[in-house]
Amino acid sequence: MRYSQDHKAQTYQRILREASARFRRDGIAATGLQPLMKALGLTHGGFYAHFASKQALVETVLREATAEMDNVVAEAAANPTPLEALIDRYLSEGHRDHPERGCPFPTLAAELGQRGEPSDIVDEAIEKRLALIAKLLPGEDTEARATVLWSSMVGALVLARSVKDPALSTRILEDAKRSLKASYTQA
Amino acid sequence: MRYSQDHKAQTYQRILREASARFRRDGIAATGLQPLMKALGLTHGGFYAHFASKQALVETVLREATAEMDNVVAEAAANPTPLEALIDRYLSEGHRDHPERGCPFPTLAAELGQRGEPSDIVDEAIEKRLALIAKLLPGEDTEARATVLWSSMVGALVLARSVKDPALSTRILEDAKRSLKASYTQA
DNA sequence: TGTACATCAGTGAACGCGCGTTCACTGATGTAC
DNA sequence: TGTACATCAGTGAACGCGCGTTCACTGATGTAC
Repeated sequence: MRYSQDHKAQTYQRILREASARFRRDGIAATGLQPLMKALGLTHGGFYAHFASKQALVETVLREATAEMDNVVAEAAANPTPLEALIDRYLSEGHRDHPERGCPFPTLAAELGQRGEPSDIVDEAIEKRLALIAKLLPGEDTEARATVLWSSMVGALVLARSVKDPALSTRILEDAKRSLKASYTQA
Repeated sequence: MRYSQDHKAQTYQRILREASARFRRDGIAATGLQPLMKALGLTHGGFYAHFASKQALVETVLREATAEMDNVVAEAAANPTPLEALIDRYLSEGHRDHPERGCPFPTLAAELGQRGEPSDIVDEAIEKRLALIAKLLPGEDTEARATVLWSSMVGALVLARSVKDPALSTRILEDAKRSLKASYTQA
């Protein structure tokens, strides 16, 4: 049946949001289009009225999710102590416990590397992220220091999420927070 | 047909080695038992003479691969400058380009976190690894500093592997190496 | 030492299942007159 | 304003495929006598 005016655009956005959450929570390969559409109250065939393929969805999600996270970094920049704000947020228990709303790299980087993603989205997103963080850093050599700061946060989050014991997990986050703040917030 | 004396033990080891390489290179979900057995010149049905299930294989591989890597850390300890040796090796282009022979965490941690691995293997392996690295560190607070050092290396390797541009990838590794050596090798 | 039999690693067809994708279809809405 | 028709988002069965797992089987080796 035909639907009213902006119905299609709304459905498109709903698919995008749900897929974005599921990819980040469960991984790309583990996210089926059938369960995804069912969760939205739709049937799977209708998916192809919105995206050409699962791969097209992946690329759109990646672009959206990385842009979202760039906004988060930009928000931190508005803070009086931007680096503290960024580190606290990235390594928070909230971020650890809600990958579906968080940075796509700790969850998806390994999988994207393994599939040999054909597009350049990942490179562009990483370069942009590094440039944004570099701007927050005082002193010299900001690009290199941004690289180390961010990869440290990614690694700590990956490990904190892979561990079952909540105490160990929190310890990883707290150690990383303390150390990174000490290294990066004083020029 | 029945095979000679230690034939079964050899086949078991061949399956284990091949699976260990494939899990680390392609991920667990992306590794099929059928192609795995075929690569060894065997048929898939025979798999169950050696392992009760794919999950049992996963757990065995995880235990083996983490033990292997603990040996690598122990080797580094024998070096006159153990921390430099460890950092150089972990963040080498060889390690980046050969995940199948490398540390299982950068490749598998995210996927293991997503599946909610029922066993405690990951926790144990991470705790052991942190303890080994802590021993290499001079000064105080070695456990916390080991945590940050190792998670930084894991994150840098994950990002370096997910990036297509070789120059950017190498830059991530080199920046991390330089910074981590400066922070951790002088007490 | 020679023969009969038991063992069991490995074979390969088959199982049900969920995957991504295709496709003929439906039917409420928007448009044309 | 009322009627006839075109549109097209969404339906749901079907496609081929590879997955993990099962199972009746084969046949060279090891063991018993």
